[in-house]
Amino acid sequence: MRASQFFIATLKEAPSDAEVVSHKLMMRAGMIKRLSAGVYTYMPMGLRVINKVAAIVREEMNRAGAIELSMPVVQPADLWQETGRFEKMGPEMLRIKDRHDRDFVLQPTSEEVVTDIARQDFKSYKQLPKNLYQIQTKFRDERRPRFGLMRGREFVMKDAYSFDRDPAAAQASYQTMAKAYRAAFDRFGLRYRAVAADSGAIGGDLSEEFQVIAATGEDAIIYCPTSDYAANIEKAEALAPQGTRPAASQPLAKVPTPGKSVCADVAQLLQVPLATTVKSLVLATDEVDEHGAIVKSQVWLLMLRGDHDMNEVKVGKLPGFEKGFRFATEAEVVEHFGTKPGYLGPLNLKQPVRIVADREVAIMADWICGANEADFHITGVNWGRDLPEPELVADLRNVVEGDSSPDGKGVLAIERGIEIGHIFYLGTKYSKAMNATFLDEGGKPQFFEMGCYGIGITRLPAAAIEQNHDDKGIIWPAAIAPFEVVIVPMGYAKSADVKAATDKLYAELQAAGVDVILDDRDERPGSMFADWELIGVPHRLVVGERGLKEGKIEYKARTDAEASLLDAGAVVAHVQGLLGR
RNA sequence: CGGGGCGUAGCGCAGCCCGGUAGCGCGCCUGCUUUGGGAGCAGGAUGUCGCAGGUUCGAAUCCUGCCGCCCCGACCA
Repeated sequence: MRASQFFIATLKEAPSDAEVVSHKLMMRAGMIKRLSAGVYTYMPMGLRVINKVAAIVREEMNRAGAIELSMPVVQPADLWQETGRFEKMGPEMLRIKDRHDRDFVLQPTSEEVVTDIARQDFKSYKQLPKNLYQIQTKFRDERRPRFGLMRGREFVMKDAYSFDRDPAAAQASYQTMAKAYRAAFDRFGLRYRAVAADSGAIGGDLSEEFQVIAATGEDAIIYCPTSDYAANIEKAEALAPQGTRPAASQPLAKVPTPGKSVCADVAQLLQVPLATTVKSLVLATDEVDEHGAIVKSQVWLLMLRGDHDMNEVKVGKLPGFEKGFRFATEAEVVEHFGTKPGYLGPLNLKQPVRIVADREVAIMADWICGANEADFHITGVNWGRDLPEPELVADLRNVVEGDSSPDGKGVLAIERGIEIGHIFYLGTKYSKAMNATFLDEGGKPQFFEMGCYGIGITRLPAAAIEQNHDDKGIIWPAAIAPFEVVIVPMGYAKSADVKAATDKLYAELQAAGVDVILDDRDERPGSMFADWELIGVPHRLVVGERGLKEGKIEYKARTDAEASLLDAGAVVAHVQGLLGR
């Protein structure tokens, strides 16, 4: 490719609406162009990257035995009504009507359509297992699209769906995908981690996320440096604390804590460790009738140590919380506690609430909590003596750095990640809803055991940039760079020697199968260098009269501080070596 | 959806309070000079000032409504 015939649209300044580094750099490098909130044109330079990501994913999916197809972006509503998701998906699913006023949706995912295919075409157990995938445009009308390709409304996803005859076979299909994902992610050239994830209603451990490590990631990843344990913070279990509750040693005392409503302030004021305080979170669960109207509400008090945070996923699994929960309203808080939030505690309640204690809190003695009176806390609180034992003791909190690893092989560390892939075992959720069956050996219909597997194709380049950039621009891993090598001639139009050497090198690299771009724009050197560093091409060759006199061509990796000189005749072999060919 | 902010040239911004010829930098075009780290000089092109209505002799500027976009919180590839 010659730069003069390509589309290079770099900017010195990033548009002001770009906030994160990947968004800014993709805009500046001319890789994407915003059309509407969360909707982007993939410009030629950006599309090359996306296509390389897709090609790697496609190869690894094919290698793993998955079969590519392409399902419609516009899908009829009736299929979505079969699974109830036409209602359940809510406003995140974009709905449209055709000229006959019939409902359609823009696919946010494709379980319904693929299950419809399976029930029509996979009639016998002999046809199983099957894994169907597509690399397709998705649309999700996010509440808040942001960060460019990181959270777009329109994006490209590889979505695969496996169909098996029984759970054991489905788990084998899942493991095949787990392996294929590792193979693909290894090829991207990014630092990533496969972490255990919350698997929702299905249960079990068959859900993993593939997280690209980046300080700006939206997810917290828990891992154990001395073992292979890794999990999303939503999922990571806080082990039951060792030891038993010490005996009470302090009397109950009400202490003034004016203006100190958060645990950290109270601990500081009273000169005690934060871990001796207990925070009270007031939640509510609602019983609703068939019209969705609230019939009855239950108020709960969740108690966590002052230095711990509530884990909403764990709380959502508590008995009584499965159907959803919310923070209590201020009116509910006042009704039950007699005061507004800030100084709440389990003592001197106005109305009974149901108390759930975190496992850490349950073994504490002589702790501090709010007095249910503004500007006062109570110290020396003890279970059993001052209040009844909690109704329920459970793991309610996020793990923190230094906690023991659930596998018992060390202590946990935390880093941040960007979720690029997610695989999980679905069971018969969709096959049952859509009555999708095949005939087993006995001629009896059985529901398909399903799994689904996603990779955010257009999110991946953004994650790659978040992880790999410097003050000059993007640093692509070679596998997904828009071009592997750029040739930058000095005075291409002026010097016959430079032009001849450059054209020869360009032809040789092309013949060697290298994805090379020749910058024949004849710009000034500084702006060419700046452009390619911004765009992030991993290898740069500079051809100039200066070097040619010595028979040399200059090489610089994007990550090198200084350029080095190569013998002109050895350049192609050198580049092939760098690219591992 | 709740809270905050912004819409003026392709991009970054000033002008708005206090109404009176629409500006600056980058980019773009032409010419000359330059040519190993975002060149210099000279000349030039580009605007429904987000949209609609109102006030006024006169609106980018004041008023009303609408639209779009971004940021912060609950979700997800």
